[in-house]
Amino acid sequence: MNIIEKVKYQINEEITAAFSRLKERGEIEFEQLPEFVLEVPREKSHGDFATNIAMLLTKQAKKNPREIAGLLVGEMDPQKTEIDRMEIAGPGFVNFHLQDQWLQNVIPLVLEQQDDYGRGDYGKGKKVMIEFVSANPTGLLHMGNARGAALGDSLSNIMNFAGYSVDKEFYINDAGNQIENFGKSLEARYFELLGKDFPFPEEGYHGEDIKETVQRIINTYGDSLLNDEHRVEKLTEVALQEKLGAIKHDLESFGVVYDNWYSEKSLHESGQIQETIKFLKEKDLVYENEGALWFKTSAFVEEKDEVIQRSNGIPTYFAADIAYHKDKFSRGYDLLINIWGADHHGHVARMKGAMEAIGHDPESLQVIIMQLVRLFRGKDIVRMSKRTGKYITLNELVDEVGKDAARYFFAMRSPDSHLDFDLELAKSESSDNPVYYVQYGHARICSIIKATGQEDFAVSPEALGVLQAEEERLLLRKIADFPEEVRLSAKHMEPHKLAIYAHDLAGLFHSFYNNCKVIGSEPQVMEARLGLVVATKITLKNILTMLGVHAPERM
RNA sequence: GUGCCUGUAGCUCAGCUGGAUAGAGCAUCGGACUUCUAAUCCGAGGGUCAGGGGUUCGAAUCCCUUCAGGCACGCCA
Repeated sequence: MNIIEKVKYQINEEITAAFSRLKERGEIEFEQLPEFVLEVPREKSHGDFATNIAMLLTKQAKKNPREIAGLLVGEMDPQKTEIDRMEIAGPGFVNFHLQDQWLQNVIPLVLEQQDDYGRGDYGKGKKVMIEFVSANPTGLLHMGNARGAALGDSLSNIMNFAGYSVDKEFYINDAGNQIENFGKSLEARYFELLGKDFPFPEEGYHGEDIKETVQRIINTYGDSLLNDEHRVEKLTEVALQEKLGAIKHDLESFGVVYDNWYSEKSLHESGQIQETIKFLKEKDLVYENEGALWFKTSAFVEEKDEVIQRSNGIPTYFAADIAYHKDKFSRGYDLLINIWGADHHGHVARMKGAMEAIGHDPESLQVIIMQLVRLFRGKDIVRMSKRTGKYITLNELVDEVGKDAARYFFAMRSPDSHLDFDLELAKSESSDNPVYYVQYGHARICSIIKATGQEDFAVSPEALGVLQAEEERLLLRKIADFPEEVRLSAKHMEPHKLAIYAHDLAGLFHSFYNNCKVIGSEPQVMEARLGLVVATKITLKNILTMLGVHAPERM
């Protein structure tokens, strides 16, 4: 239990106890204590915590809220908590002001836990798989993939930190129609680059990178494939290898390393897809119509039924995806998280239905839908399309904006936001990028530590008592909040909460920095402040690490 | 037409299971470097939380509805 949780728990217990004593003595009437909240007031003059319980009890107790609040305040025993004083405010809130000490204790804790400060056991070791990016290996990664990569990687770090056991997986779509198109496009380019006439397929991939890939194949194999009947297969295989290698490389340079890469093709070859279809047939969830096999999506969700095997006998992507998720569960995962672009949201309901069909709680599949990224260069929108081959790649993004800025930029926005990414702005005003604000805080602290010449130091509890300035208290409080922020960020699967927290924390530090000298202060003050800034540094670093952003020693 | 996402300051966005006077960055204006890093800080201005109903002690948050934008509705993935 972290510091905040502990204090809240104590106060909660004492509120409950106080009301049951009041009830026993007949001073108040209620059947059952309503679910109340103990929250952190926005306004700091309202104390460290506040509860709304008095307002919630009015009907049952037939008393006005301020009267109820008065009873509570009179009955609560501050000895059992770290409460310094209580007050009744507004319509009937009870505000709790805590003793200074409870917050100061956070500093020795952070100094002791170091890289582990903020780590929790909220996830209880639950096995989680996060599948993200999973882009077609027919081209390079674009901005949407970059967003997914930043999100998925940060989320997995955060959930690991919060006590889950998370694996990251990339699903390789190396089967199906788009691969056929890919093969045909390769074939056409192959002929073309060898000076032969060949029609370019209508739905082909026009990307320049494909031409380059084919040119490399020609450099290696020459024109030996011209008369090879397995020409398309061979071209496809070589090109896929190359594309996949590039994808892997680009992701690594973005700080994203997967635990596993899973091939869709392997699902076809192992027979798992047919097994899955058979399984569904046996459950009477599949029927035939016009030569195709349909899955009864409508039995689970309000969707129309969906084809899982085409009349030509080839299973659809949906069938493969069901088999894939069946496989994920069979590997022992308790929770599956998928990160998809908004253009796939229509797939969510039927996948959840399918999870039910294969015997799993639909809620054990969580799909995070992220809205699309619109790319701008100044005022001009840059259209992204793999088919026409005009798009900015992840690689180019990293080259242009830098890994840290790109990762932070994506991480700090809710997946629900339709985000406009202006490359020119990100480039030209890079010093205004929020990531520098946070990193600068870290660098400044490193600089202070260096100036003291101290490597290791302890902080005595007595010294911490001197931390009374507003800037010091706010910073302390923010640091104490960190484990709770991690927990909430993991619980709601929202990495952007931590990015925003990091920005707030850095802001409080910068204010502190401008108002409170560390070096050159009274020895005791310096000792306490040094403890405070080191705790800040540790916290900042732990967040940046989770977000995949470098925490620089100097800038 | 149906479904999902979005609409909060000039711009980009936060706002946790409903809480007290709606926040931050950028931009604008005015201040602070003989100092542990000015990539910083302090202050000011800037709002019909898209509009309208409802739920209640209390709504940016929940429900209904209208409007606007994005996305999806295939024997594609």
